[in-house]
Amino acid sequence: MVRKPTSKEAARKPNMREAILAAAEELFATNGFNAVSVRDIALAAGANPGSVTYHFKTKDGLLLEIYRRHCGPMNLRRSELLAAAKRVRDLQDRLEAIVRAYVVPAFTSGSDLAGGGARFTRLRAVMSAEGNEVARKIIAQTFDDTSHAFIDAVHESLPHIPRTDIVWRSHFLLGALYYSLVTPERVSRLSRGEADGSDAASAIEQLVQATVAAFQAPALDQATPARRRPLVGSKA
Amino acid sequence: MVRKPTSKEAARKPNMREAILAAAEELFATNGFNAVSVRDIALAAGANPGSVTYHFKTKDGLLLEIYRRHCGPMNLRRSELLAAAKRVRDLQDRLEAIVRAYVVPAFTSGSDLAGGGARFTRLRAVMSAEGNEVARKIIAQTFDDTSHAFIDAVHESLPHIPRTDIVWRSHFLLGALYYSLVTPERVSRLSRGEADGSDAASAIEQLVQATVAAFQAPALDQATPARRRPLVGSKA
DNA sequence: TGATCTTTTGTACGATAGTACAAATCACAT
DNA sequence: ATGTGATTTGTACTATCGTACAAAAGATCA
Repeated sequence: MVRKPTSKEAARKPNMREAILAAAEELFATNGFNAVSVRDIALAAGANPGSVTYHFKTKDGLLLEIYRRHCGPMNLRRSELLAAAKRVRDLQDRLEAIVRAYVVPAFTSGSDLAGGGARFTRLRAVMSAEGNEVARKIIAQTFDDTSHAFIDAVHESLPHIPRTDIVWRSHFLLGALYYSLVTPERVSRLSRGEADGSDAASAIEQLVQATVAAFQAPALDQATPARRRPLVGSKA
Repeated sequence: MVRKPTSKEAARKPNMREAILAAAEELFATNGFNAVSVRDIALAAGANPGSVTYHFKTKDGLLLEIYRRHCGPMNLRRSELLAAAKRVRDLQDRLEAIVRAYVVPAFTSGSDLAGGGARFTRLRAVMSAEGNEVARKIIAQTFDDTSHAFIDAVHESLPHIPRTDIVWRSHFLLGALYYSLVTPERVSRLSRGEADGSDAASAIEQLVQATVAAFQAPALDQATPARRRPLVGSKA
């Protein structure tokens, strides 16, 4: 006989709890929090609605557990990659490695399942757009450390750029990242089939390339003030 | 007595219909479509729930009317600005003007109300994240023309960059734009108060500057292949 | 003023939401 | 085999959802 964990901890069956988590993750990430009912989740997981209440108490509790599940591994991965990136000698290479350390885990890592990282990141994007309260709290207290570490690392690679500009550009990076996961089909459509928006490898390469260039742009304050133009320019 | 428009066309009272539209726009843009009830909207507009049904028939109809109201003016504005931008001689200036023609109307224009453009753009961001069906249809058939015109204009300014790359980078631009409107407070927080994420002028300047640089990045195919590294790089 | 059309109000209905809880079922140690 | 605790099921409760509709109120013009 094999020893199982104490008895609590994890179920012995095809793991209903995990199935519910996976179904909820998928549905929330695709349709948003409020559009998905507990019954929808139970149906998709092959479970009974009451089972969701049993394992997670409330719908918010279910969302909370999804975050708990993913945040740790993803931030750990980012820390490792960031530490490795900081050791890169060449400055241009280092900046690229830093950006990659931020982007790659969002697309690939997570926990175990294939595409788990991308799915969770998409979930975060949707929750952020919906202004979900539960998500907002966790994100601010879980991801801000990572974001600051990332911003600091970029700033060290580009000391002549004001921190403010780097914050803005990091923000743009996250927005672009989110949007790529939320509407990949738009890329396919606009490129008339020449690009596949849901191909993670392409998205990563394109995003890294574009972001490195954006970071390297001249600082705003000193940006060729002779070139400055009025907000609109036409008419009047 | 004053002559009023024929009798149909517009109401004579403090305009309940407009109040409902404005309230719905605000609430949808902040909380998402499904989180907001018709009763919430009516309450915020100082109207009766039945009045919403009377003017817009259904909740979807209300959303549809919000889009109808804004799409025309915003795309018209973009066309005007884009046409003006294409006439700019200097190549660097032209690219910047093109990007500005895309960004500025999203932040400022719209119809009449102050912040109307930003609010509507935020609404689009949230609807896109929620995968809203009504919104998806309208967006694809209303904004794709504008997007193609924009992509073509950028491509003309940067003929050596493959169209695919430009599509990706335009996509990143829209994502960054959306995210800046959805979570402006994150910029303030991460910059420790040094920047104001909800200041439209700053957001525009930062976004234009970063995006122009991203567009000008070397094409992906020919991007210093000696530099290419494995997806992850550390460990192993 | 009274007739007619538009708009607003009040209320109600069926559907579905989240959650609670008792009963049934299951897995395992003894 | 049986008892025990963990899980699953089935069902029910209340709240709120979107929408419909009749009645009231307001406006317009003969």
